[in-house]
Amino acid sequence: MQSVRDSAATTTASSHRKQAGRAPVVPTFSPLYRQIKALITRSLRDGDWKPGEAIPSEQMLARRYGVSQGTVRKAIDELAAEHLLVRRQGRGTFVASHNEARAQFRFLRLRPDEGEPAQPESRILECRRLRAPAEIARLLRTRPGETAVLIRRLLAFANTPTVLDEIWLAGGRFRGLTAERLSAYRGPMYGLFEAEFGTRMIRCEERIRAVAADGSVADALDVPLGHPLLLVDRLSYTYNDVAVEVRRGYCVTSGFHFFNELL
Amino acid sequence: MQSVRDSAATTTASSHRKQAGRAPVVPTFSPLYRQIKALITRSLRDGDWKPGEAIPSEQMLARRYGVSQGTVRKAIDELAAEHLLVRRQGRGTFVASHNEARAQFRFLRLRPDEGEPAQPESRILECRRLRAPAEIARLLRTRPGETAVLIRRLLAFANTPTVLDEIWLAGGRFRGLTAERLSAYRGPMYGLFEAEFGTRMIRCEERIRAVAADGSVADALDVPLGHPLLLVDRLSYTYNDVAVEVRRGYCVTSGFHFFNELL
DNA sequence: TAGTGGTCTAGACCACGTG
DNA sequence: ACGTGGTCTAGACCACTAT
Repeated sequence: MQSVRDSAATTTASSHRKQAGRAPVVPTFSPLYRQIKALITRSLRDGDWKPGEAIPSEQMLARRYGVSQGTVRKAIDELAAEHLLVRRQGRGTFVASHNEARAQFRFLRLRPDEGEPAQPESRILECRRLRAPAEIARLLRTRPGETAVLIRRLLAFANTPTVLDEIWLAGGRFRGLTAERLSAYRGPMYGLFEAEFGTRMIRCEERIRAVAADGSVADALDVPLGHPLLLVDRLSYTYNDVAVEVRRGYCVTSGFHFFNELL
Repeated sequence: MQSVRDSAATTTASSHRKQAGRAPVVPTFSPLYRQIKALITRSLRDGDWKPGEAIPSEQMLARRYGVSQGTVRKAIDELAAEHLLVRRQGRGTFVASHNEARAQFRFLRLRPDEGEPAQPESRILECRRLRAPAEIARLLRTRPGETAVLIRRLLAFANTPTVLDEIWLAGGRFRGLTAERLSAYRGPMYGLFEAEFGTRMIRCEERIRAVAADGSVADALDVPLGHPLLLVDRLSYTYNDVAVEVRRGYCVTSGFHFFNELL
């Protein structure tokens, strides 16, 4: 067992003890608990512990890393705040998963105006591999022409078509993804991605606009030409701020709205 | 000086020590640091410390409340996470304010597609007191017919009219608010509210839809009739989850977008 | 009863900002 | 040099869950 303090890593990601030399322009100081946090994050990214599973207890991690329980605790606190881990008193700390009730609506903000948030039915229209257009490649930070997965799907609430999505995924991470597997999966798409492709969506940026429905979109969503739609452009990231999904959604907001909370 | 532990409040908001009696259906257990948090929140609500000012140091608060510094620290941690307080290492802990660079864009999510987020110019079209319509009264949880303040204003980025807002405020909190004071104020409207009316906006819920511009809106925003607009319905709360503002905004999203981050 | 996370304390020392 | 928040430790005990 090798502690953080004694490890070679201490040289680069220095301990919290006094650091020699002049004050750097950009402070490189990294407290111990953040180094522990980075180690845990790496284990999560590498799949050492799978979504839904418990990670080792705080005491065990403290011994493993050679720090106090309080320090491990602070690292886990931050990871829990970022929804990478979920604490359950008396049971343990678990790797967060999109296949759980609590996570269902974190990335699905469209809700019916009346009644409870509901899970829409998904119909896969298309799923194929092809060369990423320049714009997609730029956002995914891959070389232009790199292969990507394109998914087109329709979401419906109670048989009302509501969202038309066009989704681009980084090709390397999703080999073997097909329309059949997407259609067969019970649960949210991000749940499939994390369970079967080892890629977990951590956070998204969304840019929202209002647009008029053009021919093909109006057709798919069963609204008149020119009908106002919400255009939601999403960029999703996994561990280490790596962009892996570009998504464009057209949403009907008659009877539905996009819910957002500013905290 | 009276400590939390000895105070009468301990009877109701019990300490963390063993609580007698059977396990209640809804656990009423409230840890010490949350009681401290509630005390600090009350001081904030009551204006004991004003926005922008420093609150007493952790050591002083610990002595005042008769607990350890670590417990005060944990209370402040949560308040800082909720943006009620701002910590500044080496200087102290400060009451958050909307009149600060860091807070400028937390409640203003509309951004230019290109370039940095910018502060729009505001033109007040109207500001008057009148009886709240039933729907507004319901949302503000006041009696129907209670007086409210109605503000209508236009936001423009670089002389491009972009947002038309209709804002309803709980009447009792904003006596003496006029179009003149709104126009004269340098800085965001929420900054005026907190500085001159003692009401600080803490969090908002927003419901977003796409709609077609009708006559009057199209006119004010200088867009064609039927132009797609973002309709943003906002409900804002101050301390203790009290709703104090209902706002409806129509946003032009040509050259602009609504930015949202899912964390 | 045992094990986990949750709370609280007391003390030492570090990093940062200001005199 | 001083005061502030920030980090780290060690230990005690509480609340919750499973067995």
